[in-house]
Amino acid sequence: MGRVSDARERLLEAANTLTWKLGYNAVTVDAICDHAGVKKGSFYHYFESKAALSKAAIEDWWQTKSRPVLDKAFSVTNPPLERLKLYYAALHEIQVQRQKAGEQVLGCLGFSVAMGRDSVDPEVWQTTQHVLQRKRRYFESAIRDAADAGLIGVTDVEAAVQAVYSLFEGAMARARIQNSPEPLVGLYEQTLRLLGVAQPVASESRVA
Amino acid sequence: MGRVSDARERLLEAANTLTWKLGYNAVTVDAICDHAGVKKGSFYHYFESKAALSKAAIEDWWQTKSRPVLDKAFSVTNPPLERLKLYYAALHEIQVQRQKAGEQVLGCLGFSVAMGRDSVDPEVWQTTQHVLQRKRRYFESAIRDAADAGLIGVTDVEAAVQAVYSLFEGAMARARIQNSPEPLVGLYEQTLRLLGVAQPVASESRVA
DNA sequence: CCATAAGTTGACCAAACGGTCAACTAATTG
DNA sequence: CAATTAGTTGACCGTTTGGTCAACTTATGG
Repeated sequence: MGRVSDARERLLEAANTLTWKLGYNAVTVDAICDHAGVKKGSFYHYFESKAALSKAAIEDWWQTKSRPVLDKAFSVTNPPLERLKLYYAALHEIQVQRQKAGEQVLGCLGFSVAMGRDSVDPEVWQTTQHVLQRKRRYFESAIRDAADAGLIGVTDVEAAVQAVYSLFEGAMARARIQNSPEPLVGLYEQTLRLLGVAQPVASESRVA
Repeated sequence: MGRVSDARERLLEAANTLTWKLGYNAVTVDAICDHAGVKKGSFYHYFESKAALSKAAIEDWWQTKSRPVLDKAFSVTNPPLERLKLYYAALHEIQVQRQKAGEQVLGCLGFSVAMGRDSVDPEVWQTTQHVLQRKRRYFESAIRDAADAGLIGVTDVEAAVQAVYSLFEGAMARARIQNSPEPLVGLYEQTLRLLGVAQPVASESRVA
C-alpha cells in the first residue's frame, strides 16, 4: 500500500559518495539531500538521524561495493597468493579509472571514516570498525592458506598478516592523500617480500 | 611596547591537542579558545581565521614535536638501519606512555589531517603535505644510506622507500583506529623484510 | 608619569547546522 | 471508488558555527 520510492537508496548512495570524498563531519544533511534530490522532510521519513543514515550507508557500501570485489578476488578457487594479487589489481584499476574520469582518488571509505574516531558518532564508528575487521579477515585467510601450503617463508604468520594489512591500508591512505594511484603500484611485490617469498629476480640478503 | 602574552602559544597548543584528537573539521574556534583560556576576541587578534591558526599550529607541531624526534633517531651518527629502529621505538614509546596516562593513541597528526583533504582548508592541507614530505625524506635518506652501505637486499630502492613509508603510516593509522600501540609492535622486523635483510632466525623462501 | 602600542573582553552577527512538523499527494488494495 | 498507507514538501526552530567590533585594560619605554 501507499506509493513506492527509491529515495532511500538515493540517500544511501549520496551519503557514501559525499562521505567518501569529504569525510563524515564535513558532510551535511542538506548536502546529502541536495545530491539525492530529496527534501529534508523526506530524509527524516527514512532515517532517524544523520548518524542512522551513515550507519546504514556504510553497511550498504560494504554489501554492494566492498564485498563483491573481495569475494571475487579472494575466491578459494584462486591460489592463496594470487588472491592478494587480484585484489590489489582490482583496487588499482578502480582508482585508475576514477582518475581517468577526472575524479579523485579516494582510497578506502571505511578507513577514512574510522580515522575520524572521536569526531564520528560512536555507532557509525563501530560500524566502520566492523567492516574493516571483515576485510582484514580476507587477508588473514589467504595468508594462512599460503602458509599451510608452504608458499611463504614466514614463522610468525599473525605478525605477517598485520604487516601486510598495514602496508595495504597505508598505501591506500597515501593514494588518497596524494590523489594518485601511484602508491598502489608494486604493492604485490612488496607484499611478497613481507611474506618471505623469493622475488622473480632473486636478490641476495645479508645480515645488518 | 604594550603588554606581553603567551596566548598565541596557548592557542597553537590547544589547536594541535584538539585537532590531533578530533580532526580538523570537528574542532571549533570556541573549543580552541576554551581549551586555551582565551576569549574569541583575542583569538582573532592573533590569527586571521581558523585556517590561519591551523596552518601555524601544524608548522609549530612539526618544529617542536616531530622534528626533534626525527633528528634524534635519524642522526647520521647512527647506522642507517638503526635509525629506523630508533624512530619506531621512540614513536611506540610515545603511544605507550599516552595509553598509560589514560589518554588515547592518536597516531600521526599530519597524516590524519591530510586524510581529510577536501574537507580541510586548501592551505592547511598543503601545509600537512609539506610536513609529510619532509618526514618521508628522513626515511628515504636512511634507506639510501643503507643501500649505499650494501646493508639491504633490494634492487629498486625507490620502491622500497615507498613501501617502508606506506607500512609505517599504515601501522600508525591503525594504531589510531584501534586506540592501541599494538600495530607498531614488530614494525622494525617487518621493515627489514621489505628491505631484504635476513632475519636473526633465517627462514627459507620459495617461489609462489 | 604618561602616551602608546599590545593585549583583552563580551556582546553581537549572519549563515549553516541537525532536526521537527502539519499539511499535502498519490499509489495500492479491499 | 474510496480508504488506507507510504511518500513528499517547505516552512520553521533552537543551537552552533566562524567571524566582527568598539570599548577597555595594562605593561612598557621615552
